[in-house]
Amino acid sequence: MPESPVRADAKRNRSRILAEAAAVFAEKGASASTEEVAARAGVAIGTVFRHFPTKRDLLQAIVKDLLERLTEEAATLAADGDPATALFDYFRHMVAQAAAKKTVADLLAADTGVQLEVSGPVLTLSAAVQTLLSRAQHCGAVDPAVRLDEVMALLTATCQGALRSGWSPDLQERTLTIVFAGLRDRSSQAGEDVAAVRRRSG
Amino acid sequence: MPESPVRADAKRNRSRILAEAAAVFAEKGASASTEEVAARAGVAIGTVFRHFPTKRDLLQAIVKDLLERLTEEAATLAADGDPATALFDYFRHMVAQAAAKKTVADLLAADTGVQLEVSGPVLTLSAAVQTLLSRAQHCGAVDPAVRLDEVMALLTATCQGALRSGWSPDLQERTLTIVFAGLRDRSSQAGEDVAAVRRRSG
Amino acid sequence: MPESPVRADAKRNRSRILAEAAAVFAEKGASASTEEVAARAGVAIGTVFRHFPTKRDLLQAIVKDLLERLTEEAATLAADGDPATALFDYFRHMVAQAAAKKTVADLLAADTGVQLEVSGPVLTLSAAVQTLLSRAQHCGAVDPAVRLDEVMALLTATCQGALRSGWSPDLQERTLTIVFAGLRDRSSQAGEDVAAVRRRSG
Amino acid sequence: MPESPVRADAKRNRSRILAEAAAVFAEKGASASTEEVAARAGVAIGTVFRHFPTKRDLLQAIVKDLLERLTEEAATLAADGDPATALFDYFRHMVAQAAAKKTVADLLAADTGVQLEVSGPVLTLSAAVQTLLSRAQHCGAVDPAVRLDEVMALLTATCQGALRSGWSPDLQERTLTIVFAGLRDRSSQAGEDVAAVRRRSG
DNA sequence: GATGAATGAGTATTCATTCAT
DNA sequence: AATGAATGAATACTCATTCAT
Repeated sequence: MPESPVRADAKRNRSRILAEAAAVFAEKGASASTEEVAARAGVAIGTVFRHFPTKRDLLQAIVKDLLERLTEEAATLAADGDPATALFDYFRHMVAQAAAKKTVADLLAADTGVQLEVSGPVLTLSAAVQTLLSRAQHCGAVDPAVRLDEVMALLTATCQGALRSGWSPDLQERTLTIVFAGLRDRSSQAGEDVAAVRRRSG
Repeated sequence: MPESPVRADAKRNRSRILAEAAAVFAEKGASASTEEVAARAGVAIGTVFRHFPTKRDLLQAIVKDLLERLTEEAATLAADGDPATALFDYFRHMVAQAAAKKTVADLLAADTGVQLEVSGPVLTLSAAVQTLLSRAQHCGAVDPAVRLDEVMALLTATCQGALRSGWSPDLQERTLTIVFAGLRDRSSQAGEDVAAVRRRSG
Repeated sequence: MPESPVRADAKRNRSRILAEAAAVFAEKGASASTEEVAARAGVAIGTVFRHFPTKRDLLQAIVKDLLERLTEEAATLAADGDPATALFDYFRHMVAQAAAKKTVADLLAADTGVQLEVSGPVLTLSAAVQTLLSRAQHCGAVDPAVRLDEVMALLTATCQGALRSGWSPDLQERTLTIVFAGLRDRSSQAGEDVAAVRRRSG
Repeated sequence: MPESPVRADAKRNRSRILAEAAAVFAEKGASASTEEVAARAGVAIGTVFRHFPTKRDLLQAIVKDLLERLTEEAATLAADGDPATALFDYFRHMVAQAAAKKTVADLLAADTGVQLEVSGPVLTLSAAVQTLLSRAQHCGAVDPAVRLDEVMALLTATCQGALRSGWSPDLQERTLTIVFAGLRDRSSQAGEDVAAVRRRSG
């Protein structure tokens, strides 16, 4: 006897629920009802709660999923892409995705009302971005003084901005162009500024 | 005939409610209960609804208030500040404020679930920022190709980022430094990039 | 000094409130809000409650007023009208009025949710109708066996029917024609029926 | 496969709720609270709303139920009864029922404040009464000029009168006797009156 | 494991009534 | 006497969660 056949069903249900939940919460925000998720996944409400004992668990699973996907994309770019542009491509790609799909990128910043525990997956994502950053700096495409947390901060801020305020593709590009310019030449004109900052923030 | 004394009481209540509501919604999100607002303002629930017949009205009033305050600050800086740094100061000030007070800056991007009507106040704010921008460009402190909507986009994105992800003062500064650099010298090193953008977005 | 001038104001307010209340309750039913009555009467809510300490009091006053008016109309008809038709005219008039004005005739049957005390005025009205009835019976226009309570029952039932179901003028007439025929010749064809009734209801 | 057993439970609850709701609304009017219905049906408030998502739905279901029962009774009489008296029996039966049970006959005239959609069931009831009427006219027990809408008008008016004003059995009979006489001999003594009516209402 | 009915605390909103001005 | 702001109980409806089938 192979693995119990029931389990196959359950697994299918689980991912169906996850997928529909992502869609529902993306459309209506985290306050959408679990009942609607169940309906759209074609299962009864009890089934949702069997798989995710709490709404919080469901949200957390979605976010974890999303982060994993984003991490994979970063890894792929790190493997195949031109080091000089991969970081910028990644930025652009994510922002476009956020704006277009109104995905759960939302949840990344956890204004859920619920506190989600996703530090693990976030760390992995950061590591992937770190790779992109380092290589870009090696090429001279990004100022060597730039640190990972600034990049992550700008990344999430622009994604959310694009998502929430519905930036047009044109606006996305113009905004990112400014950010990219900043990442490149922080050292030159912005030099004295950096010095000032160091003094202030000790 | 002076204004009716009854109104004095009512006015005091109204602002008390507004203030506490801003605090409550900032802490717990827009889905916090109106009852809690009432409790914290020390009035009965009916009083809240007498002043703001709908929760939506309350949220809208808060946002309108906030935007007005922000607009005033921009105007003040435009009047008194050094044109070369006023825009940057404003940015820095707002981001710091958002991060510190965890205010309702949140609501600016309206992930309220409710649709708020605030186009008027938003326009006024934009106008105020436009002034700061133009003057900075006259001084050569900001690239003349930069447009208002990019600035507003970066402003809200960084405010929200700071708010939601709780950027430390240090991180705030480092992130803004990148943005400021981008605003300044988009034309120089970033030259070819800009050209590319123009091609893409027509 | 004549009567205090304040009192004149108060009296005017009282009748204004009474009139608007009748209109409001007629339109929206007895569950309309007292606040609306106040607004339409152009006074503050407190003033309404000063004159009628309870909503029930207000409703009661309206009904009393209405009954008095109806009584007057009956009395007038008794004085001026043709005894043979006055009762029928009264019926017709009241039904038409109820259907047209969607007045507070409603309240006559007290489905107010509140219990109104109006036995006094109702007795007076009954006395007035009794006069019409007796005279019609003297003329031979109404069967002598008909009693007052049957007439009142039919009167209120038809008024309410017309009011609630919105009888057209045509339907009003056809329905009343049947009732009038019944009032006239209960004795003839309906004879054996009456006998049966007497046996049953002892 | 028999029907799911879960459904049995649910069905029992549904009718329990319906029955208690009818009782509650009959006693206290349509503005009685849904909570009380739930309490009296021995279920939690959520259960009531699961079965009837809106108070309006609940009221509508009650009325539909009632109309169906009334229609059945008319059909039974049409099948078994003496054509000459069946219509009168039906009248008498309904009025007695309304007065005794203080049922929701009330709702028939929809002074609910809410607008109920019951045109379907009402049409079916009318059809059933039409049968009784036609047969009575064939027998000569009812004047051939009488139309269905007059009969329905008198039927509902008397039911409501009996219900609201609490007619005693004796008063019910005496009132109905008048109505029945009117239905029978509109043509004879009432002749000139009918002519007048025809002239007026075209 | 899946189903979906039941639960009941929670939420926005209304309205008669009171009371400070 | 009038005003209108404040009160707070009441009400329809929602939704996460439990549990019998």
